[in-house]
Amino acid sequence: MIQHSSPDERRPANDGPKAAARNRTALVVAAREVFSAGGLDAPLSAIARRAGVGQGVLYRHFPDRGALVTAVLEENVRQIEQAAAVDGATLAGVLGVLTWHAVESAAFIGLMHADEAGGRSGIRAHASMLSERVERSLRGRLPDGHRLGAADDLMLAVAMVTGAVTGPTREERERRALAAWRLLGVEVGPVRPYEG
Amino acid sequence: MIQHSSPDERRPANDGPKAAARNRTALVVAAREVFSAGGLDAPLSAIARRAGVGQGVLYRHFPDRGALVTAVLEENVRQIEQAAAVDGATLAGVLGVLTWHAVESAAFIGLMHADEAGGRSGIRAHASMLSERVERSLRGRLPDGHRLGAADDLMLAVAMVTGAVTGPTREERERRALAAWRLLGVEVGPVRPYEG
Amino acid sequence: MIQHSSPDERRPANDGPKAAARNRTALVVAAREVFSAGGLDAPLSAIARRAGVGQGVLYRHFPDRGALVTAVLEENVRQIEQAAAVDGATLAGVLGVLTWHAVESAAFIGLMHADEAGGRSGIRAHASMLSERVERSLRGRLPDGHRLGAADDLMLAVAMVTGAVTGPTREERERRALAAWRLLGVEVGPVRPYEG
Amino acid sequence: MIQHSSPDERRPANDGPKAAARNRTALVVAAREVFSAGGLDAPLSAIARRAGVGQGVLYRHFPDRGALVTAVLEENVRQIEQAAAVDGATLAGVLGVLTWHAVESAAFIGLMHADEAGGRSGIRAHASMLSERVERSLRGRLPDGHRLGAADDLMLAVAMVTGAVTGPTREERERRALAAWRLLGVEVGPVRPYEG
DNA sequence: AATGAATGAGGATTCATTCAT
DNA sequence: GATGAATGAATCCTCATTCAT
Repeated sequence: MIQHSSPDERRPANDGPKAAARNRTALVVAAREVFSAGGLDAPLSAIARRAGVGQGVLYRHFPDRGALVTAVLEENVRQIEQAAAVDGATLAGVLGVLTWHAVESAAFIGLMHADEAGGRSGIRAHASMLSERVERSLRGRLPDGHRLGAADDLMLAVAMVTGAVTGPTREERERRALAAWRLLGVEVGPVRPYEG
Repeated sequence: MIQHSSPDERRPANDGPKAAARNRTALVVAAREVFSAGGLDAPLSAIARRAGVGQGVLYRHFPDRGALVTAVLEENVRQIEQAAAVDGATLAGVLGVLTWHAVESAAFIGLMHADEAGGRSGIRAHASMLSERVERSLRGRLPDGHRLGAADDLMLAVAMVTGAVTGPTREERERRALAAWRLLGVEVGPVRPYEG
Repeated sequence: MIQHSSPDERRPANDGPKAAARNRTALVVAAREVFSAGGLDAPLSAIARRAGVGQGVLYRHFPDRGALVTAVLEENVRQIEQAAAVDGATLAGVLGVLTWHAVESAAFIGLMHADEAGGRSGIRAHASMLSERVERSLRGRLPDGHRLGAADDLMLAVAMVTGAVTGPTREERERRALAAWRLLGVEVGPVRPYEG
Repeated sequence: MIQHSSPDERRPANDGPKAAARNRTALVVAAREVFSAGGLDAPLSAIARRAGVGQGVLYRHFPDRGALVTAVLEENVRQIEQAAAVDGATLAGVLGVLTWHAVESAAFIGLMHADEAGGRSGIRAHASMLSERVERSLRGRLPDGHRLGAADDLMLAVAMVTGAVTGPTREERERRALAAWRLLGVEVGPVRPYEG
């Protein structure tokens, strides 16, 4: 199972700086998968292993768990921002994208509930910023007189829906998310990622 | 081979069997507080310490984490059942009690989301039963034609509200819970424990 | 699973001194079974439980594990002594009884190997005495010129045979024991307990 | 929630990967000694301490107790195989090497009795394979008509001899082993390790 | 810049032993 | 004289984090 290096064993190629970016990406991808499967408390070593890099590399790129979580979420949040930036984007459309991420990513759901008890403080700080970016994106598409127009209702609704997104399969989670929006009387566009 | 403390070593008071019930209660109280502060994954040793008992006592009373969580929740669920059993109880009234527990107890919120990723399976099993008891209590007071009358809407709404109950202080959490029910257009009675 | 006494719960009858002897016997019986199933390192609590007595009773009767092991062996050794004491007893006959105990009782085998590494010192001391009693019984029936007549050969042969008695079923163990005696060229009588 | 040592705390030297092979060897050596002194149930932490490494290193190299036991025995078994592979090797010669290992190593004796009650199943599985390797080595040198020629007699004899190898000092153990072989009427070569 | 081994603290769990009742 | 709860030390095992190479 474990192989022990004889002293003369060659070490893996050092691909130089080019590898850095590649590794970073691999780590984020791996982290997304591992967080999804094992929750935000999954061992960091599992992420490094799945990314095919050493533990040191993980620490080089992400000094703590929070930084890694943030990086995973960055992509989610960016897609929401981009969906909101499109000409003629509607709240429903943006919520559809948001819902897609909620359904896909345990980490994203955690993001929407980062102030809850037990949250790691390192994560909380990062999460606040990301959460505000989501809020700005949504609010920019909020029509006058929308039922979520009042001060905090918008993000409260998001928290409610993401809070209800539980279930072992993505189908079940999507079903629950849509039912939740329906209960709130809020229209949601197609549940899909934003892809250009 | 295994030798424990030499017999003449000072050992703390042993209050005898009389302490059993007291200890059990202390453990549940401590667990409620610790789970609230640290989440359902908090170290069991912290609970034993806070209860002022040895680790062994905790294991004697609760063979695993799930049993302890269950015990903590049992009281919450029982109050909801009792509130629902009162003559003339209304859904709003029962929801008020439920909301009180959600606001007070991180564990209770966890209960409503026990199927989420990362949940320990031991807990999940217990949680399901408790969750069904809550559902039965609520459904028994659901008037015909209520907007949560459809099959899964009732517990979905509960999940949404409890999912939205975050925040560092109980005031903030209560504020959010009430706002969430309002968003759902569901009337809630006074947020209070059920006390006879 | 665990029942916690309310203060007014009645406690089990105290049968007075008569119970003492009964408890002692129950403990020895339980210990024999537990040691057989789980080895000489089995938890003492398991023995008390199986005997249907509290842990304290176990400690009252047997201050340490060694005392309990000794008590279990006492019966084995006594039977061997009695078998040897019978008029006209032969070495083969006594060895048959000894072999029966080896086949039945893990503890008895341990007895014959009590000086091995890892042995609990408390047990070792008691075991030596018992082991000598076995030796005396056998030697008393050793015919002149027997092939085990030399100083230490007798108990060495016993150690060899009992050392070879392994296997999950008593049939397998008996088979091996007899094969071992055969290899040693020593005649053995019927493998059976001594019962008066 | 889980926070380990603060970063500025002094930590012992980390000799880097170079130490891996050295550590593994040190662990096996330590395990041999500790198992010899304390039996196969000795605490793993004692082994790590004696090897001068952290507990984690032990687990990295050997995921469970069985793996460590196997590693310890591997060397013993290999020597026996090599002794048997030498041109012109005799059964007596190979038995001499086997006897040496029995005298030296409590673990090796355990190997020959791995099916006894209380054996950890993880160990049993490994032990079976190793035991078969020993049998093959011996059987390959078994002359026609040897008194241990019958099906199971060979390993039974080995079990008998190793079962008889008890005693606090290596001299005493060697004395008993030789006496046991003599009782069986089996010739044994010099009791020594196989060293090339 | 990457590797992955090492450290060791932390948390879970089990039992031997004591002792109030 | 019995009960069985309590204690807490010891062991197992896991990971976050550092660091030699």
